Amino acid sequence: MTVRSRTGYALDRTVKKGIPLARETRERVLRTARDLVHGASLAEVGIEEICAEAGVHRGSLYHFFPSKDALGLAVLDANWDLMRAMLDEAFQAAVEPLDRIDRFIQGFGRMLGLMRQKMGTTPGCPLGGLTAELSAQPGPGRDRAQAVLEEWAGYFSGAVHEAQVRGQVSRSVDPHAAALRILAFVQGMALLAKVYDRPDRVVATRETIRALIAAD
Amino acid sequence: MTVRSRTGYALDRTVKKGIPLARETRERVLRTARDLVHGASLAEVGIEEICAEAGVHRGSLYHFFPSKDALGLAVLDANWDLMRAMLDEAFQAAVEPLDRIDRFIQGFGRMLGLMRQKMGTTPGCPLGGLTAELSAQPGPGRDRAQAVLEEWAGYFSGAVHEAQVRGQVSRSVDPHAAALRILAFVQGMALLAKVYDRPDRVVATRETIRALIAAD
DNA sequence: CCCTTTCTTGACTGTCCGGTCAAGAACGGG
DNA sequence: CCCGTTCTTGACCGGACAGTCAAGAAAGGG
Repeated sequence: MTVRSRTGYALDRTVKKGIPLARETRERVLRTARDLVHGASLAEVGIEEICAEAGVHRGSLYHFFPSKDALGLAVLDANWDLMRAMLDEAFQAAVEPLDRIDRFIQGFGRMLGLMRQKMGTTPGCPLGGLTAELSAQPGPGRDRAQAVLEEWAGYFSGAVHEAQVRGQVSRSVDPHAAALRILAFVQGMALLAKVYDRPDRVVATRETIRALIAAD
Repeated sequence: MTVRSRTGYALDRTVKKGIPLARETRERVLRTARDLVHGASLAEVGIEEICAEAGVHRGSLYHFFPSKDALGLAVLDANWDLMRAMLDEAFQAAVEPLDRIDRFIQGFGRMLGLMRQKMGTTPGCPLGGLTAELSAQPGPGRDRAQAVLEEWAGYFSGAVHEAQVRGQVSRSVDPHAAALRILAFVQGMALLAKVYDRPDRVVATRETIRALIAAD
């Protein structure tokens, strides 16, 4: 893969570290930060560490992100983009509503397995750990964390509601409450997967999800 | 409450901060560290902060704990002691097996509510966050975290098994698997409670727990 | 009362942290 | 080709960090 640039020093860096073309710096920083934070936590990852790994100078990072907190929020959003992509792939209209949830959970488990191979250890949920960290005090971090979880739950509650319309789930079930049960279960399973270093622990069976929906 | 000591300087401290009697220092440090870590994370809490809050000097802390990592392990054990006390209170032989689980979850939710009052914000599960943090890499931290979760799950699986003996739960259910489902669900609910700052979110209904057990 | 063990004190080290800045290079519209 | 904007560079700051240490005080057994 060849990279073009008229920037002398940029080209030099390119040869050594790869692709710090002007407008890509922000994305490089964000992606690097996302990966490092996923493997540890925001508090454990230093600005300098991110810069070194991304092949970028401190000043450049602070040109795009006013503070570490702001970077943390951006990482949360980036992780949510990732998760939403997985959700969109699983939640296709052609698939039966409840099967969409199963498909997502399968995909989520596969992702953790891949991360384990890549990083040598099983990370937790990219959103779970970060939302917890950002929610330690009230403020924009917690607000954003709530919004993200709410959006995530929306995927589940939508599927449950659609299943009700199709007569596959009792009308007495509150779709949003059911969605929160599923979300909680997925988060908890991700935690166990991390602690036990066994990604297959995440893969909840169809039966468990069905039971969780019906349990009102 | 009066404190006695022949130590001049210790008495002075006592007046200002309370009770640094010789043999109690270790416990004071541990309790303070536990509280601070529960409100944030191990990485976010500094040694100096712990010392200041506990009214103890750095050297004293390092006399009892060889490193911050060792202190982290001690905090995990202290938190497990706390959780075990709650479990023991709920899991009394006189109570129906499945009701023990409900009792524990009620108690757990009450505790989060109290912590919210005390700290101004809802903390996560004292064990969940710490086990996740200590499990980021293989090593003694993760080993201990696994052992703790396994012991915790043992309470649940024991109750499920006893319920099977009494004919209240199908024999086809694997008690240990059911226990892990409950544990995951509790952890996930604690996470949601923290992010939403709503401790009542933890209180899973009897129905949910029953469904989780049967979902095999 | 003495003497060994246990604990406390407070100053110290070197490192790494998040964040700043001024100067200059690259970029891109006109 | 010029010029204002955008981005990069690398040195710099004050403070906080984990961890160390020697000297001395308290504790406790004999």
